[in-house]
Amino acid sequence: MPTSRPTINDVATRAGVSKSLVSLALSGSTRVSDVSRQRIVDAAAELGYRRNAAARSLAVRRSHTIGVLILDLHNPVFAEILDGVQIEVREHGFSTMLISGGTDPELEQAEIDTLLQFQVEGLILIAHRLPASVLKAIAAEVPTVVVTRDDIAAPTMDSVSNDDVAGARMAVDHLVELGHSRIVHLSGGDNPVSHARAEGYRVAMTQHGLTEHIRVVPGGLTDAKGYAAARDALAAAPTALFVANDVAAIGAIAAVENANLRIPEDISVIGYDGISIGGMRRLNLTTIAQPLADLGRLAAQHMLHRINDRTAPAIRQHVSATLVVRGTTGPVPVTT
Amino acid sequence: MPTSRPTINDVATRAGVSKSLVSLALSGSTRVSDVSRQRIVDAAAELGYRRNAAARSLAVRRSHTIGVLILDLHNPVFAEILDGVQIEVREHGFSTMLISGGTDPELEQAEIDTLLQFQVEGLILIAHRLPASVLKAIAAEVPTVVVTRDDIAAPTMDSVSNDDVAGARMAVDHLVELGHSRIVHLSGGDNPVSHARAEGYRVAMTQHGLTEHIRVVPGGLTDAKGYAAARDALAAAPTALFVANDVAAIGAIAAVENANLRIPEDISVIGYDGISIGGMRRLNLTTIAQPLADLGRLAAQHMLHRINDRTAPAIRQHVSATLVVRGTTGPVPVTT
DNA sequence: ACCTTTCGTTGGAACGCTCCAACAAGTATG
DNA sequence: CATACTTGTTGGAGCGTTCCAACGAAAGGT
Repeated sequence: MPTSRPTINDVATRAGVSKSLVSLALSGSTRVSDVSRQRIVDAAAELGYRRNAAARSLAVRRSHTIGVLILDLHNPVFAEILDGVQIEVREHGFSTMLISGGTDPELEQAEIDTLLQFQVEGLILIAHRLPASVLKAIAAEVPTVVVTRDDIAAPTMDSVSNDDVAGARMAVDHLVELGHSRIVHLSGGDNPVSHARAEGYRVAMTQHGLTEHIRVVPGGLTDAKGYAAARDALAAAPTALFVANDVAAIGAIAAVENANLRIPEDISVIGYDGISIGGMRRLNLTTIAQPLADLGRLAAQHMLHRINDRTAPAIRQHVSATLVVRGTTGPVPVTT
Repeated sequence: MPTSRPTINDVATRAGVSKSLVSLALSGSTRVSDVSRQRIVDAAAELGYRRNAAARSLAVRRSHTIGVLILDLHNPVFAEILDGVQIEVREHGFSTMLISGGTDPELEQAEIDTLLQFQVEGLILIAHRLPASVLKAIAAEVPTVVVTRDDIAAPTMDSVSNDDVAGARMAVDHLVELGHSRIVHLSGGDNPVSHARAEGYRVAMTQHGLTEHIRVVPGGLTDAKGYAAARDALAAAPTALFVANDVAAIGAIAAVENANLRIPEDISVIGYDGISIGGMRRLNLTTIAQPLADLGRLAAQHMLHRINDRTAPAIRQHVSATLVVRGTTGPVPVTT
């Protein structure tokens, strides 16, 4: 048994002062004489003393920790958002406790419970699959902010997301500007974000007088789903594909190339999200980029703000995505 | 102020029993009558009671939490390892506290300190940049296991990694089998893992009697570095490129294609790691795949084992990587 | 010279939990 | 019938902190 960790008392006796003074000194109070402070600091260093965060948080009833639930660590989108969260949170002296939901929603709730047992002061949900009722109950207990979704509202819950409808319209606008009209949308399946993007596609197509060309092919948010959906879509001989997200777009590109069509000469492909691998030269994917790290940073800011004022009005912030033109979109082919 | 959380005492009075009995019941002791148990469970549910993990861990002097430091969340390799860690750890009733090191090594140490303040019972380092002395000091304090590196040894520190030398040899063997001899290695820069892979390359080349063809081009572990290194490498007119990791390999492929060379007809490219995006159809990268999730799972297992027996002898486990042949390697071109 | 203020310091209570010793009320053992 | 266990329950101490009220000593004001 490695001699158990030194406590504040050990430091106190070693420095020849009371534990109260040690506590004071270590939390940087000014009302400690320089002599004592020095002796305490020395004693602490010699003993390898380290504050016990559990005891501390019990005493002050604050954990200075915020819990982060991340839907799926594999999807680069979420990792990049998390990055923003961590930077911001750290800057304000908070720590994060991270849990990645994993597969099933049941587990997701259990995970959140664990987080709450640790007395996290707030919860940042980077995407989630919770029923509205559960989410509201959670938000009532602890400051909560949801990233990438804004379909559920609660008085003490903030959200930060991009406007998927507007983003989808930007994608269509870009393609129309390049002369495309036979633009097919590969949807992302049955979730709020994908619905919004499909909706934006429809709106934009209509606005451009392309109602007759509206065509939504059911797909998904993965490479394989994008591949399959693109194969289906090719039957309609489109000149452009607007795919629900970048990962699926990468799959779609493979399908297009397998069909011996060139990108962007024969078919343009545009994705959504702006994940960093899309920028890798091999992929060079044109996309609607969300400011992912910003999303995370803003979420953290709202969180910290709400921690200080739990009755602050709910914020539902939208950040705007930007069109990033790279190599997978180009002018519509001249002949048909 | 939302009425502060109910405590065990609130549950006790509501159920009409003592707090001790509540504690007993909630931790599933058998020495509680069914009547009492039921009343306690009901009372807890009605009050929305949730154990305070800080108080609990203070009392039992165990946190049931293990700290995980992840070097870089953006690199998919690490995310996939983390996945394995989480699954295993969760299965044994532990939670994880995750911190991603970020940019500078100084910060890395501060982060670890935070983790230790939370009384984590162990530390899993998914790659790191700590000096040996610091690492050893940490390992002396708390069970530690390092993943993907095994260059530093300490009595109470385990490591799980793949044998990079052997893996690199597999890569070269594969290329030689396809008839290649002008095989250039794009190195991963100045870190232990990359050194080992370069070493494996040299050994294998020598064994195959290709000493004269040994050629190592300095590169790095990112897309851009891989791109640049490949461009440099092309001057030597190689027929195959063995790149230090998958991400750099993807960059290298772009450089090769930009030079109007076809893959794999003109040049074969093989990476290392086995990140899942390498399997995406568009990339279809041949690689030496590490069993990433296994790496994480094993690390967690060693960790849990060491927590129960802190004097267990240090384990330095090597897992074997496997060759995954996809579309970026092929037979050497017939003419020169 | 006295009273008040400031400064540096201290003991003890509290935070919410677990665990131990102890106990009353039965039940079995000799 | 006394003794010994068993079962279900309880109060209290203790985990390592912080924070508050209080204190002696030194300094300042009149």
